[in-house]
Order: sequence, then C-alpha cells, then structure tokens
Amino acid sequence: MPDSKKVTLSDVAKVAGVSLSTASKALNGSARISEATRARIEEVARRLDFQPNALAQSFARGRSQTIGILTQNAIGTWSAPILVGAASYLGRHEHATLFYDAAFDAEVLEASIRRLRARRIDGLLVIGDGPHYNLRSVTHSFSVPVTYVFTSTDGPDDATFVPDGVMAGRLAAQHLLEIGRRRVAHLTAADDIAATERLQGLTEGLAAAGLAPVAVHAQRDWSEETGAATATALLRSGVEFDAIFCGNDHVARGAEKVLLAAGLRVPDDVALVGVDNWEGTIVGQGTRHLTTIDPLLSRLGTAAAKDVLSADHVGGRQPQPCVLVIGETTVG
Amino acid sequence: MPDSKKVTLSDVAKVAGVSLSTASKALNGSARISEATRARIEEVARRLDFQPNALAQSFARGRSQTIGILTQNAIGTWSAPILVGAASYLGRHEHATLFYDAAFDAEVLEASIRRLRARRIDGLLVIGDGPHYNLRSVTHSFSVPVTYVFTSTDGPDDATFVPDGVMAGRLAAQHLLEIGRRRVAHLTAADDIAATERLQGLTEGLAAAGLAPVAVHAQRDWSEETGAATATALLRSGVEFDAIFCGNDHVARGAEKVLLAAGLRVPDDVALVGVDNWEGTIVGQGTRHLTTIDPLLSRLGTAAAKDVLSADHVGGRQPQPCVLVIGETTVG
DNA sequence: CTGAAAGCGCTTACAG
DNA sequence: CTGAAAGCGCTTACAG
Repeated sequence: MPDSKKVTLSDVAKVAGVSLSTASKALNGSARISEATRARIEEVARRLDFQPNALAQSFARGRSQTIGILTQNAIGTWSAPILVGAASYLGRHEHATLFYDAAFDAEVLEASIRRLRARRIDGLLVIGDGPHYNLRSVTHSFSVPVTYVFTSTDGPDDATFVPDGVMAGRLAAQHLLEIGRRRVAHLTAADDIAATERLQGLTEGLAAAGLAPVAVHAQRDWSEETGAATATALLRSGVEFDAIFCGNDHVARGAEKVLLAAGLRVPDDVALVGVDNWEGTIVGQGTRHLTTIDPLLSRLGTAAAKDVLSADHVGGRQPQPCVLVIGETTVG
Repeated sequence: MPDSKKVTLSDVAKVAGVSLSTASKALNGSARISEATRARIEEVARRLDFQPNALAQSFARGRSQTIGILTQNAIGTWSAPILVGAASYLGRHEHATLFYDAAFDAEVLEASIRRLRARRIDGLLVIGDGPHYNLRSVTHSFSVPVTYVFTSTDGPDDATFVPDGVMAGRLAAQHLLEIGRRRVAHLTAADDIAATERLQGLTEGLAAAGLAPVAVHAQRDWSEETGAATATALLRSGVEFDAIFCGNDHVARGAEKVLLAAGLRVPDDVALVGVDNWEGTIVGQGTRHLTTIDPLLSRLGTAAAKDVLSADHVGGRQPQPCVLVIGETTVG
C-alpha cells in the first residue's frame, strides 16, 4: 500500500455525508459535535485509511509541529544522547525534529538559522558542546521559544539546561565519605565553569563532615595528560590523601596510571571518582571500572524538549540532576 | 528581528510592480524572465528580507523537501556518525531531516511510519544497528525512495549501504603482510554476515601472498569475553602465529589481555588488528593504541543520503570503502 | 516575457 | 450541532 492513496478530508466528508468543516472538527477532537456524527466520521476515516496531509495542516494552522534542533558539534559524543532524548520525547508528543548541524562554523550556523526560520519551526533546541564556555545566543533571531542544552550562552535570560555540577561534586564527596575516606584531593581543569561548580559541590559535601579538600590541582584542560600531570604534582607535593575526585573521567584515567606506576593500590590506598560516565557509552563492556558521576545526558535532552514545548517556557539556568555510578575504583 | 516580519511574496510583487506569478518565477530560477525584471525582483526581495514560507512552498509543490531518518537504535554509538553524515549532506542540499527513533520497538516503528507518511517526506533513510542481521524491510510502506544504512534487510532489492567487510579483511591482510607477518590467526563471531565477509577478505588478502589463515576461532558474539576466550583457545591449540586479525575492536582488546598475560609482546611477538575504530570515537585520547579498520560511518551516511536524493536511486547492496588506521599494536 | 486564475488540503471564524 | 466560505502563501498550467 504505497502512500496514502491520496484519500483527502473531503473524501471522508463526502462518504460520511457531512460538510468538510464538520469532518475536520470531528477528527480534531475539539468543537461541539454530536457523538453520533463524530463516531460515523471517525469510522469512515478509519475505513478509508485517511491520513491527514500534515503539510496542509501545518500550512493552514501556521504551526509546523516541528522543533528545530541545532547542534554545534553533532559528531561529538555528547550530542548523540541529548539528541536522542530530545527527539524521542518530541516524537512522542507529535512533534517532528528538524535537524541541522552547525559544526562550529559561523556561516553554516547562519544558513541553518535562515532555513529554520523559513520552515516556521515552533521552537528551537540548541545543543552545545559542554557548559564550559559561552555560546553566542541566537534567541533574538527567533520569535519562537529557544532552549539551550549542555552549554552556557551570553544571553543571561536564555533557558539553558545543564548537568548540575555542584550536585556532581556533592555526590562524589558523599560517596567518598561513606566509604570512609577523609583526605580527598581534587584534580581538574582550570578556568572552567563546570570545573568550578564541581569543586564547589565537593567542598560543600566535605564541609558537611567538617572536612575540606586536602589539595586542589588544576591545569588547562580535561585530558588524560592533565590527569597524569596533576596527579604527579599531587604526589610530589607530599600531601597525604586517600581519595581523588577527578574533574572528569579522562583526568581520572591519567591519574590512575600515575598512581599505579607509583606503586599505590586503587582503591585500597586511593579511591578514584570521575565525572561523565564514559564507560557507560561504550557498549559491550563487561565490568565497570571507574566510579563516576553520570550527567544523564539523554534525560537532559528530554527535559529541554519538554521545556521548549511547554507553554510557560522558562528562562535562565536550569541545572539538572546527576547520579553516582559505582565502579571498582572506589568499591574494589 | 524576531521572525521574518511576515513579508510575503505578494508584498515583494507589489513593491516590484509585477504580478505574483512573475515574482515567483523570478525567485525560483527557472522560467523565461527578462534579466532586468529578475534583477529588480531579487533586489526587492533582498531589501525586504523576504523569506519564502517553506511550509507554503512544500504544500504547493507537494514535496516537503524533507527526508525522514528512522533509526532502530539512535542511542547506540553507531547511529550518531551516520546520522550526522547524512544530515549534514542533506542540509547542504536544501533538505531538512525528520528524525524518528524506533528504539527497536515494533509499535513505535509503526507510529513513526504513519507520521513520516503523513508528513509527505521525499525519501527515507533507515539507519540500522549493524549489517549483522536482517531488518524487516519497510520499503513497501512508502512510495518514495527508501535507503538503508548499516543494516541488511529481508527485501532483496532494497538499497543498503554497508561497510565493505571483504575490503576490511583485505586491508588487514595487506597491512600484516607488509609488516612481515606470515602466520595470521583470526578470532571472530560466529553466524554473522559481517564476520563472514571479513574472513573472506582476510583469506583473499593472504592468498595473494600464497598464504592462508593459520587458525580461525569463532564464538557467539563480538565481546571482549569472546576475544579472551578465543585467544585462550588459540594459545592452547599450539598453532604458531605472529599476528591476529580480530573480528572487531572488542575482540582485539580481550585477545590482547590474554596475550599479555601469557607473556607475549604486542606487537613484537604478535601483531593485532581490529575493526571499528572505537578509539577514534573517544575524544581526548592521546596516542592511538589499536591498529584497526575504520568503517567510515559518517561517509556511509553521506553516501546513503546522496542516494536517497538522487533521481536514479539504486537498488541492492552497496558496500562502501573502509580504511586502515595504524596504531601501536602493529607498528610499535 | 508577463499576468489572471485555479488549486494544493486543510482550519477557522462566522452564520444559521 | 452543522455548513458555506474565506484564507493560509505559495506554484503552475494556461492565455495573452
């Protein structure tokens, strides 16, 4: 049965013996229509396998039932789970998603914005590449709601959905305290919004037990190299520690290598917690090695999609919960 | 400037002092229009910042300029690069993408198909979860071209774009021969289309040098456990080997652990080649460890997108090239 | 080369 | 509760 043999609403109306407008109202729920009429029209529609032409509906209504999704870097590993979380929520709520990838390119971005506007989207989701730096706000280019995910923007009122970095730090602290650690060091990236939040959470979490981080080492980025370098610095400093909260999983991996090479045991001598749950994204993994904080990116996408669709689309930063994922580096 | 202040084509026509139809023709390239008129209309359109209402255009033309993308498992790591490759090609060619994820669920799939049809897509890309098993063909549900990517289907005439498994095997063989290996073993999954192809390529590649695989061990799946188990079996068998071509990267990882535990050196004693380029998907990695065959998934998505858009949309299986990526496990 | 007119398939005030 | 009619903003034969 290739395509809806072009059964049109007037076909339905004709067969059901009613006017076009009555048929339309009956099928769209609202409006006062006698139950009998409605039932008859619905029966006919079903029998003829009537599929309303969504193009015509959108055009007539002036709403496209489509949400634009604009990624900065779709190929990056972050975007996929967010995209999927958002798209599946939107799909369940009768909205299609119109997907463009700007690939960090200003011209492509400009072209994408033009096309999204031409397509009369009902809202836009902008997926960033991490809450680390400020994206240029594009809200002013649209008259429909714009919601940002996994990024910060230079528009202070923009609705931005990001993982709660403070919560991440607090969860790490609580877990380390629970397994009896008291001397927690922190290795992370410098000059980074997310890093700052995570440290704040760690500090708050430890403070609840009357403690503070025994050391904080920060370098430029979030790489394995940074992890190795800061771990080396930590060892050399002579500070005593029985746990490290690492700014992310890469840092944790670098730190672990250095610790093991120095003859320390993980977790017996030093417990290790990361952030991101990299392992979770890799299929076919057996045991879970690294204890980490999962930013629940798919859920983040869902939350943002819900926001962009909602009548009272919110503004401002909207931190979303993370969860602790326990692995061998804290509970051998 | 929120949204295109509803400047309409008739506004442009009025200002330019021409009829609606002339304005339309001038802006759409075709039709014989005097250069002077066309220039004037274009100038007015630009000046008024006219953005054609894509909804109205689609409706009038009966074509949506939209390609549906249906994933079986969007959250799986395979889909993302394919999706991005396809979407960015389509974006560059003035087509939007309408994204639905079936999440391996038959009911969701059914609903997605209904919606895609209602939206009058101009073509459909179905992204699978690997060429390992046959997807149920949905081609008959559409009157527009349907192209499959990274999957097999039960429709023999379906256009399916898959990585060339034979080429993958051949590339591995050639590389191993080039670095002087003569005794190549193969560890892989059983009862799998892709596995069979890769073995065939390996066999062909070795045959060119008058050789054959010294051993082939296959187990149920593609996991790290399978790699470890088959590598153990290989070691116990007493067969001499100086290289292993592994069915995929997970298998290679499992095999490497077993080899190292047995006191063998990689690559000095045994060179190791995988398939998939898992490492390539993980950002922030430093050195490349595993030599592998990259299936170029993003390119695969692009090729499929090109096909679905092309007038002479092809049928049948369309194997696409892979490339060798050299790492420490063959060239220490 | 240019324009008047019909039509794409719906929705939605407005009357009745 | 039901229907006649206008309209959404374009495209596209068809005349001229």
